[in-house]
Amino acid sequence: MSPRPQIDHIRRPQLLAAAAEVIAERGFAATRIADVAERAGTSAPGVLYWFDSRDELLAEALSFAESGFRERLETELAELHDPAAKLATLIERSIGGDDWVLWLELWTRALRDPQMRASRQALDDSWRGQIRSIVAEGQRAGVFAGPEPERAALELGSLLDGLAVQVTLGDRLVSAELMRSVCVEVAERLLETELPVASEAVA
Amino acid sequence: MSPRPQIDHIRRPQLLAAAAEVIAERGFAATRIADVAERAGTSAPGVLYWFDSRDELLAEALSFAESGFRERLETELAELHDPAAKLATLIERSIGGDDWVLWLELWTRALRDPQMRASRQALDDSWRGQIRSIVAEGQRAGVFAGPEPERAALELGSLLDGLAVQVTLGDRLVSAELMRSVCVEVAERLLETELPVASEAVA
Amino acid sequence: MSPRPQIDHIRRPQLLAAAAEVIAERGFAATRIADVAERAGTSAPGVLYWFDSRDELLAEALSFAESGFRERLETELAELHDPAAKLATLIERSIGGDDWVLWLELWTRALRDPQMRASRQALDDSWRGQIRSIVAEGQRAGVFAGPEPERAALELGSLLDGLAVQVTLGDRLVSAELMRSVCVEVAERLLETELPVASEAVA
Amino acid sequence: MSPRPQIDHIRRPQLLAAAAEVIAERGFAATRIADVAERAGTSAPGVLYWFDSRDELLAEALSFAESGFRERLETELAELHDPAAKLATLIERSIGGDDWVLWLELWTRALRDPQMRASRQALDDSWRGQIRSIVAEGQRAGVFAGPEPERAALELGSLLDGLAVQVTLGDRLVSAELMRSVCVEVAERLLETELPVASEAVA
DNA sequence: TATGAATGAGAGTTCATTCAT
DNA sequence: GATGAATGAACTCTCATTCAT
Repeated sequence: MSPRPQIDHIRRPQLLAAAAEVIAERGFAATRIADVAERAGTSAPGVLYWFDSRDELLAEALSFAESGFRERLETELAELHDPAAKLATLIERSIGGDDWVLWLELWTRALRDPQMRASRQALDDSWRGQIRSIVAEGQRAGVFAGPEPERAALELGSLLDGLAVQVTLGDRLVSAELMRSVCVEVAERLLETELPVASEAVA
Repeated sequence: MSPRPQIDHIRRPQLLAAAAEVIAERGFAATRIADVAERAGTSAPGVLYWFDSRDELLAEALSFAESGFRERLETELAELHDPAAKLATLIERSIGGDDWVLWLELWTRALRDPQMRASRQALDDSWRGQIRSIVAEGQRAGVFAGPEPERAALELGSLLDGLAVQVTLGDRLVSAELMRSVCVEVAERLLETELPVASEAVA
Repeated sequence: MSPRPQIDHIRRPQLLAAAAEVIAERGFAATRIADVAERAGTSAPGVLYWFDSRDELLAEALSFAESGFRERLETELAELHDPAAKLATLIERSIGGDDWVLWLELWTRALRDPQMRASRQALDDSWRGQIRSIVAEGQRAGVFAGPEPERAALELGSLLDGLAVQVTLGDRLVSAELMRSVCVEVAERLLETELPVASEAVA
Repeated sequence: MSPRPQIDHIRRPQLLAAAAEVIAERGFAATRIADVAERAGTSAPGVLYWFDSRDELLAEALSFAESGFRERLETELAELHDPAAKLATLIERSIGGDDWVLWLELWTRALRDPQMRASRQALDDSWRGQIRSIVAEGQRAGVFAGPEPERAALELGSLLDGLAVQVTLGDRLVSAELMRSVCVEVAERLLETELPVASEAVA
């Protein structure tokens, strides 16, 4: 399809990053190829040289940005060895940020676009997988109790999603602070543990 | 502003309902005035006679549909007198359906449109308010325990949001069944109570 | 054609006056029936009840307003008995004002609309006729000399037109003062007479 | 502002010329982008690629056409060395033609559009400037007498304007012939000179 | 690889006009 | 006599996409 077989060429990621920025600013629907081109320092046809269509570009940009977020989180968690610290970090990283804006856009697209639906499934699997791994690791280590990891991941992940949406949308009553304290408390209750204050993990 | 001062005229709600249907099907961004007009059996200018612009129409349609959902739920809850039954019904009504599709569209719009942001805040206030009232009523009646109602409403509401999104998006691993059982279990644990099976309340 | 045979009904002149006002403000091309209706305190169909179409309304409005101007000038001149005073007054009344705005609009319409072309011809005939009468009267009375009245009217009328356009358009170098002095001087030279200062004739 | 910085590109003047033609035929208000596009052998978006909006296109077209007229006249006058011949030519060139149609359209636009108002001022300055130069040159050469050049230019220019409007509008009583003879006579009287018959200067 | 130029499809919106009341 | 409602026709403008270079 694409006229460029060298899929790893360095230009595509640059354009995807530019596209993700613009989507975060203007929203998926309002993002024009020309906006992305300008951000990337080229022209609209210069973008379509690398992507067959606007939809392909924007869809890939959303997946690209979210994968990036998941990978950076994975890397950060891999450097920690205490399950409780990992969980606290994961909660911390789930609060606010452009990533949630893109995540909302992706959800809305996934309602009707099968390809985005698949992307979302994969990314959400990885999201719950990260939580599940931490829970399982903590339970194996004996520092966490609670239900089986899969179930705990579903509860915690959904709670994080629900709260993050409200924080991202600037809900008058749901501050980042409040979100953090609710998540920490629910996790502690659910896993019968105590989480460290995540302050040192904050960038 | 709008050339139609008679806000109670019957035509506006009809058009709003038509618009909400089309938005649920095609999505906000892809909904054209002509689609709404066709659905309502009129022409595009026939719609713009009642609304100043596409944006006004669609924004009001989202609020209209969500308000309708909240009101119908309120009515249904008002007919029940057992707090536990009310909570079970509220959970049941939060599972799937077109309303969540519209809710997602509204979130995405609220990211950038201040008017939609205000709508969302109001609707979310009402959403958490409904949960809070039930919790408070149960606690006064001595059938619920747990944290203060505001906090309980935040936890339960956010969990419902997070799970509903996944059900609405057709997540492979989160069925309506699973969502119901998770919510019931979390509510029971949180409020130290037992909820009835809501089967008889299901439409 | 028109459904209203009673052409003298009082409503038509009211609407014509309203239309002339709006045309002077917004210009012919930008004048909508709804504007005229609003100005006249009725609705667009309420206007079309009296006029078959927008074009008929606006065309008649231009003629109506200009005829009114000519008639008021005629009346005012009839009250004077000195040809020199009459000429000074005519010059004074030709400086600036909304009437010239409408006159410009009428010219532009007359370029392509045969009906407006005829209106303009009639109005311009009356315009030159007024000047010609004054000149003839003065020559008969022996206070004016110069060429035959028709020729003098053409020269003076054209000069007035040309200068009035510039005053109406706000030319940086052609003030009302300058226009007056040029016209008075040219008339005096042409008719070998002296004109009174027209200050007492100014409203 | 305009997406086309290369102001010297050949396409803009082509489109402006096409627009001027159409305006002269149909009038400013009735000139649609599609008309101009058709005349220029392209599509409406093909026109809007070079101009940001219909208004920009048409406004520039009017200025463009008038500047062209002024420049061609300037060139023609520069080739003559006798002030009397220059003046006769200027009068001859002021009689009738599409340029006056555009001039009328420009006046009407200038009533409300500040940008057009500025254009008109500049063009009228240049118009009076041309007359003034000729008068001054003739006076320096001792072949013209009369008032100071600025004043003479105002009188002659305004008379030319006023008469040209009537010729352009096809006044029953003001033929091109008559206009020519009146202008020549007034000029001769004003400047105490004799103008050559301009027949050899006519194209 | 990339761009300037161009276009076709389609969107929202305006407005004179009609019609039932 | 007049209006609320509605509509059809038309127009400007946007934008993804194509193509020659």
